[in-house]
Amino acid sequence: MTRYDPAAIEPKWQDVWRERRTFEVEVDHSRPKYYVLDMFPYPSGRIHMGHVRNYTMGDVIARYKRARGFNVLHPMGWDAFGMPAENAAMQNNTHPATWTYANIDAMRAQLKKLGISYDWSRELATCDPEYYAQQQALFLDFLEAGFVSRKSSMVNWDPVDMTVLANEQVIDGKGWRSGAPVERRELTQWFFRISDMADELLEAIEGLSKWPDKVRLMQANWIGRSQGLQFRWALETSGIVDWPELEVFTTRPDTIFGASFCGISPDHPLTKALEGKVEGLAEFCADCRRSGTSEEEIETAEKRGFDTGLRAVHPFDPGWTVPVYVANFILMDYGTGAIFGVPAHDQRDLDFARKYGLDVLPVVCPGDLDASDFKIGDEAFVDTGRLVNSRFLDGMTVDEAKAEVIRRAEQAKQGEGITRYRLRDWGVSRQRYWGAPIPVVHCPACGVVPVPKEDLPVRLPEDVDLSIPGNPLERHPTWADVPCPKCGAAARRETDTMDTFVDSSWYFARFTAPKADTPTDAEAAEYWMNVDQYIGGVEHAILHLLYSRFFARAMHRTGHLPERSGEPFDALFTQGMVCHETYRASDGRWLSPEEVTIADGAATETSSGNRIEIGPSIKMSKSKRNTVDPDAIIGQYGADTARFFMLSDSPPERDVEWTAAGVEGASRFLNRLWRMMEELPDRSAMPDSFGAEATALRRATHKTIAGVTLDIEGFTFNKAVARLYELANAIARAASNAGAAQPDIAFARREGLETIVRLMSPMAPHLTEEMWERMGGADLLVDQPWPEADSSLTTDDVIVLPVQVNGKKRGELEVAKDAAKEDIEALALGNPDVARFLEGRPPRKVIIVPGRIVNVVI
RNA sequence: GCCCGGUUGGCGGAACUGGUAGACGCAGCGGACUCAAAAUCCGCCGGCCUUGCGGUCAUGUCGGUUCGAGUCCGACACCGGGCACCA
Repeated sequence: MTRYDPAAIEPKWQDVWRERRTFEVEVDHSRPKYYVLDMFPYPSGRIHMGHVRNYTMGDVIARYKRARGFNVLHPMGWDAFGMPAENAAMQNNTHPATWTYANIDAMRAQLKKLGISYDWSRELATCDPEYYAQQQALFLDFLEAGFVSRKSSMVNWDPVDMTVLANEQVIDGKGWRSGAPVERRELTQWFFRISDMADELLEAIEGLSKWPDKVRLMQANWIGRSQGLQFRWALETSGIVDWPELEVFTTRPDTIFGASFCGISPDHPLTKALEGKVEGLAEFCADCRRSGTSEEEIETAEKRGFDTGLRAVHPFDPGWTVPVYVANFILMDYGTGAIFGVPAHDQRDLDFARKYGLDVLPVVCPGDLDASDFKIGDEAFVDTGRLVNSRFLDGMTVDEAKAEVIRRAEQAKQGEGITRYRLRDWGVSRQRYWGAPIPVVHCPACGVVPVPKEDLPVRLPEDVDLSIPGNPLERHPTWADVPCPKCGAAARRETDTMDTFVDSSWYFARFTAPKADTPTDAEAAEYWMNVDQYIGGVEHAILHLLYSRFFARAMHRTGHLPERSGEPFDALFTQGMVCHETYRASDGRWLSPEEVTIADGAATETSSGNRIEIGPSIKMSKSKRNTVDPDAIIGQYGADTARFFMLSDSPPERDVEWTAAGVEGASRFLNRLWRMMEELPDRSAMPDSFGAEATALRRATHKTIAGVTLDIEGFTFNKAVARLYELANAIARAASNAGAAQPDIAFARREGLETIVRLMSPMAPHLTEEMWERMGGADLLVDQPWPEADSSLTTDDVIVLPVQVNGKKRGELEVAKDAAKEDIEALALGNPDVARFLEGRPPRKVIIVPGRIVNVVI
């Protein structure tokens, strides 16, 4: 008897695969390609079980497709720029690069222990000048092609630290370090003009048939196309400012006669013009700007307004004017930053009107109600109905009224019906050190001048001081001082770096030729693109995926990618998070699961014996210390157990709770397979005939092949695992029977176990490779083709049909697979379990769904 | 606040297109093996009523459609993800 010893066999096979370069791939036109991409990680320090889950799923697909004969590209790299490196540098007095590369080394070693089938020769890190040089080249091409613009936008400003803050660094409206209330401040920044592509990005969602519906829906809503009317209202300004009209956008032009106020954003140009001239307005606006820039913060803030004293003239009645308010809930980024409020038919407008005592006039009435009976209480009426109180619109439907108002506004040259998008341009400027420098120079004479491509990369300086807040590039004594590339005069480098989303928006393309001296290589991109299967967390459903879709288009138009569908990722799978409960000591310290002992539902700190609080199970994160490091699991059980457990039990798209008990179960199963191998009779020739028991086992085996294959294709790995357990149980039952030594049963048992080994190869590659070798399999298992199910063994001749009486199951029938309906009905009515309820009367109705069910209605 | 998900035994979950609710695993209970323990193997395992056969309730809550609803429709509750500078 031998022992299953993962500590010995896992490194053994990893070495074999590495020496043979099993997973290193090249362009090979003789074979179909398949590109599997796992979202690359941010090198935060250590791998956690969430990564293990993501990368195990990717590996199952990669190894499966390889067995199916594809030339599989499965690369891995590092999303290595970002804020945490700067924070760590500040805290530990190291350099962001030192910290980042140390983390990459640690995490690479962990990933290698897992035996994922990556082509490590293609590894890349986005902070490597080799990578960001090509990104800067892309930026210059985008700039030339008109995909880049420069404009002003709002940032979070910490007035004490005098620095821009990320939304994450704003806690309850205050700067995370200084504690000072954050303000919105306007800054001129670089943008990618993604909104120009809004329409095609929206239209193309339709074609993403292998993406989850929820992601497609979220993207469509994010882009947010709406039809509306943009039109001009004349202003009565009483001479305060010279501002003759206000441009307003609405998606509900039909409600025009229900308007009771106009609202403008605190950041609207008119507001700025009025600030010094209307008593109290400057204070009100300053108050509104004392808030972060996030939409969540703005939308959940208390709705407040300020009456400017101006009045806007109703476009269809010169004698009708409404007050103009500055309101804190109106976003300057959407529409024109100005609206007209219709309290009866918009909840936010209604709340606002009640607060400031404005009219509430219903102009759309539910179809089944008389207009005079229709009153608005606390809830706005947002459904469709019939127009009332609306002069020439009375009696129209909402759609008719919308069309009519747009028609009249256009005829009077007061406005036009237009399409608007919620999607805003992508601001890529960051006032930070650890990112790719934006390769332009600001010249006092020539303006913005691109850095010539031959001067790339624009490298980050290494001698920087990160101990004080603010952008170290701006402070650096010499780095920014350069001659203008055009005129040679003294000029200054752009000190903004790029959003890290830029880095991750094209890495999939770079992987196809990671060492090319241009961003991509035409032949490699032509062969490898698109990504056939992309796998990662659902938290990236909108931003990262949308930006990548934009990049794929922009890269095609600048000659860096073949056209294909215009989309980078043909199929997408979004997996759920790995969660763990949290532990907190009475002094507020977070404790890691390793420091805690749980007994009878109570937790104590192992070192002190003190009672501690068990918190809710949430996504594993470094800050709450509820992570489980795979090294401990791998050390105790082996990588295959960790992998197999991550695939068991939970549907991949759902969040999972990490439990040690589950790992035990997975480990037990792998050990059990090993023992089954030890007890297996010697290999023998296929017998001439099979008895009933051997045939039943062979049927189970071939049904498992068919089922597991479908489960892998459909990303239902948990079901595949359950099927493998069932087949193992069937083999064990056959083995324990008296006739187990009979040649037909012995053959079926061996066939069954060999099948398990082959089907499990993508999930537990080391154990199965070792078993394959010991069972006398040819060559390496990793090079074997995927097993095929024998279709004569996957269908049954006799099936069990449940019989219901009035929809409740009362019995079962055994019938031939293709039995006629009349025969089934006769059998059903004759069944004693049914006759019991019939009591001799004929049934009212018998419903027979072939192959599924019989329902007798009495 | 807005957009998107989820909710099934003690636990993770299964149930193909509306057709046997609880596959498979974990935990638990009982037994075998053992001096003993571990490991392993066998059996039981949603609630209630019933000695049993069986009956009945049950898929977050309330209502609806249907011969039949975990699955479809309408309301609601709770939990989670995203909201453009976390990645």
